[in-house]
Amino acid sequence: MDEINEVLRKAPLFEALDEEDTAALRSSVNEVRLGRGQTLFNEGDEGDRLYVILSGKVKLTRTAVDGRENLLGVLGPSEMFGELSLFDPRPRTASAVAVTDSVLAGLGHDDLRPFLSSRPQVGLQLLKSLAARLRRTNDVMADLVFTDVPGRVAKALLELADKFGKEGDDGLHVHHDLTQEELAQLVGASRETVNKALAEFALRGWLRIEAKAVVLLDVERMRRRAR
Amino acid sequence: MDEINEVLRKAPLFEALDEEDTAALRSSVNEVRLGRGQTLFNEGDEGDRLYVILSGKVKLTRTAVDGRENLLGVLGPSEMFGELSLFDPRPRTASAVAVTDSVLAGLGHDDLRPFLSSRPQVGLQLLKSLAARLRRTNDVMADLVFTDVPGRVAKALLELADKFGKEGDDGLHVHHDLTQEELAQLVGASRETVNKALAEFALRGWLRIEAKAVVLLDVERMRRRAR
DNA sequence: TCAACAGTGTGACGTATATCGCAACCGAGT
DNA sequence: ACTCGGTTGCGATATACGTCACACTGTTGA
Repeated sequence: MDEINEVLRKAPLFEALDEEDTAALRSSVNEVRLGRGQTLFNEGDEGDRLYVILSGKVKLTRTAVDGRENLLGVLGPSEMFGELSLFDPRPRTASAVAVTDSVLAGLGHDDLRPFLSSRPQVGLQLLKSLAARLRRTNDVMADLVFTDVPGRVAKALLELADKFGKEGDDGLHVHHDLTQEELAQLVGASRETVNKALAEFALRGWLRIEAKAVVLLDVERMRRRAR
Repeated sequence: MDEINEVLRKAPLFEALDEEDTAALRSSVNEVRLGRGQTLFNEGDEGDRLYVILSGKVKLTRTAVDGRENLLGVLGPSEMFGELSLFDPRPRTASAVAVTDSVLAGLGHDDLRPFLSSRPQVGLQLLKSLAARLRRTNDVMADLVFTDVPGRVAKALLELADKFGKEGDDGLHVHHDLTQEELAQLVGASRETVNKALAEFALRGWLRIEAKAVVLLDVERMRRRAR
């Protein structure tokens, strides 16, 4: 239980809250458990709940009319998603699917309202996080236009490393839990080209490929390749 | 003067304000006049001011290391920009350049703070508008991955039509004031391909090309081509 | 133990689009 | 009236990447 408080407090959204507030929040939160591959909500669903990841990983995906998919991102513990429907009440524009077994805290507009009025920091924090997200999304967009697929793959891996990387004595282990297909959807390319890019990196000794993970061996060169 | 109040009040950000508030706002606002091609701020500049366009058009651009550019968007009267630095105090991540002679209202964090605390609606409106922007940006990103250049051009024209279009008896006049080069940067393609796409549309009789404008003759077909 | 299947690795081929090159046009000065 | 920089139009060529095809591996589970 305490760990849940811990993770919740680490979430940027709630870092302004004190002990007492967090306790109040806990009571209005509902916990959701998802198994790997299970979907929390689908594009087009109604829903105004915001979720904070307590443990596990969740991917946000969009599906084109012809069925092709596109990953908006992969989120880990203490990250949140679903806020958009909270302030702009429309159907969800992305689906949320667990990439690993996950536990989430969900809370609705009504649960959040008291905090928004009594703790202005919460609102500001929300604005700040949306602003940061918007910046990041604009970056990714620029990459789609200017950077080739290997470059985007490198960038994506480095970002995943920031989030999920664990330093080991043989390199930086990034257990992203994504298939190459998903990785491809994340960078907006075909599975095959991503595979070839990875193979090329491995050949050069910049990384080692493992099942749903990579070990970065030469972060510096990856970084240079990325831009 | 009254028209300025008018435009300000039309801005989503301030639509919750009454007569009195708007007057108060007016006093803390500073007016900026820009000539065509003049830049308001550059990527990397410090600055925490938000701008509302009173008249004219402004483009937001990003420049890659090699000098290539990318338009994030073109904004018209009553639209705002620059809010990101307001809540996430970092250097600007885009440059703002006037596409036509323009008049802007600028206000800083300090000018806005009183409204944020006394009128919770303003904060919510801001959240809502950021949420909407984020959605839109995600849409554009998906298009970059899934839609070919002619499709993206069609989409961009339809969007510009929504913003700047004027119904005439010979079609829907969209005076976007962009060169084909800028249009290309907006859709993330080369000037030449955009030119060819436009020529193709014109050949089919879907539109007529004019100087820094197009006249949409068959919106329905354009819409179909866009998706 | 084997079948079935999801995921991975890699080559051959086609194509959309960038890049290059140049000609025509147009509006704004001088 | 005439240049001249900024546009536009459009063909020729190069290439990165998607698509297709198939073989290989590992894992699950009957």
